[in-house]
Amino acid sequence: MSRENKSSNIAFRKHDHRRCQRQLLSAARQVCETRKLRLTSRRRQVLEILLASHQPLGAYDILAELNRAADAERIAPPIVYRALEFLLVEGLIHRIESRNAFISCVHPGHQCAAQFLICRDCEQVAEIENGDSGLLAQADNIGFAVDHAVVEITGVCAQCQKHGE
Amino acid sequence: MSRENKSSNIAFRKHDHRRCQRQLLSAARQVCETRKLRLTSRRRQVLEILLASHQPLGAYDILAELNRAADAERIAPPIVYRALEFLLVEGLIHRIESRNAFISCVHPGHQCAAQFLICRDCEQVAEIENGDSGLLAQADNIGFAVDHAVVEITGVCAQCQKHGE
DNA sequence: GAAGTTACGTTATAATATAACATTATGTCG
DNA sequence: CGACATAATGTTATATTATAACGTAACTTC
Ligand SMILES: [Zn+2]
Ligand SMILES: [Zn+2]
Ligand SMILES: [Zn+2]
Ligand SMILES: [Zn+2]
Repeated sequence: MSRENKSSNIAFRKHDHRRCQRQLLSAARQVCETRKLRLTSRRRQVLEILLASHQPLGAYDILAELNRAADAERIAPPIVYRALEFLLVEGLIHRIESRNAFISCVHPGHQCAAQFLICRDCEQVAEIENGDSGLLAQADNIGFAVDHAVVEITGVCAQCQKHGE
Repeated sequence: MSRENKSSNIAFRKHDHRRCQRQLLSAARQVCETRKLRLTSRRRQVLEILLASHQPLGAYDILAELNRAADAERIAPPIVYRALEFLLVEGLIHRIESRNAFISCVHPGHQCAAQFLICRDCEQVAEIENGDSGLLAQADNIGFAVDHAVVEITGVCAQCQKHGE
């Protein structure tokens, strides 16, 4: 618990992202197959756009990306929002409430209570595995039945602190 | 820590809200006086609208309330957003990111790392005093300099669980 | 292959938020 | 006081984010 968590800060570490991408997409396929869900080409396309980086993207950024890819067609917002909704529900992506943005999950299928460290300098976002518990315990203590926890911590990552500012 | 916190769930408990309101407004005045800031009538007006309940309100709800109060004038969004900005910066209110809404702080001037329990049934929001620490400790552990923490837990409050559902 | 269901496409519009600039109020200092 | 600087408010227009409503296409099941 006090040791640095491997999966905790992938976005802040160098890694073979090409491989990372492939693995996450593959995991997503797996999840959908297991759950008898359709990872249609639109959904996959949106997921792939998010998988291209570990940074959060706004729905309209994704939309722009889709329209860049599409040749003539003019894709409209609902298409993006519907794909995002699907991916969210299945836990393949997360929504960053404090940014109105979406980011791919780094361990799809875990049904994780995701928590985020958001660097306001480099804009990178690290997804950390449910660390606390004291929090949910406290909710429980007053008889509150937890549904979903939004935990988003903004600040400056180690790297950006080094680079002056 | 395992005992129910008095200030933790004021929104979920019966209390003399008239008095609560007066006290919070008075505390806000105090804070502004101490900091040599102007709690102008617009700012006070917006704060009072939020103090009327312990529920979160959207900026446009507040705007509507202002326009209801105002007789002829047609108040526009920037006025509300500017007052909200002031109140946020001074910690007199909080923003609920997952709702795009604003709520009055129950202990103004504390510079608190507020955390919220949001009932999706009755829509009440309880502000709980910084309980965890494990969370921020974990951030610290990987050299992340925390600025601001958003913690919003959605679920069903004890009362709403009792009332069936 | 007809019927039911799920996903996609399209149009319009709702809801939330800010940019840019004009005006008014407040404070400061000679 | 009166000129200036500053802070707050007011105004107009527009940007950004998100959804409603309805039609079409694709897949599934029998
Ligand atoms: Zn990667
Ligand atoms: Zn950074
Ligand atoms: Zn009260
Ligand atoms: Zn409730």
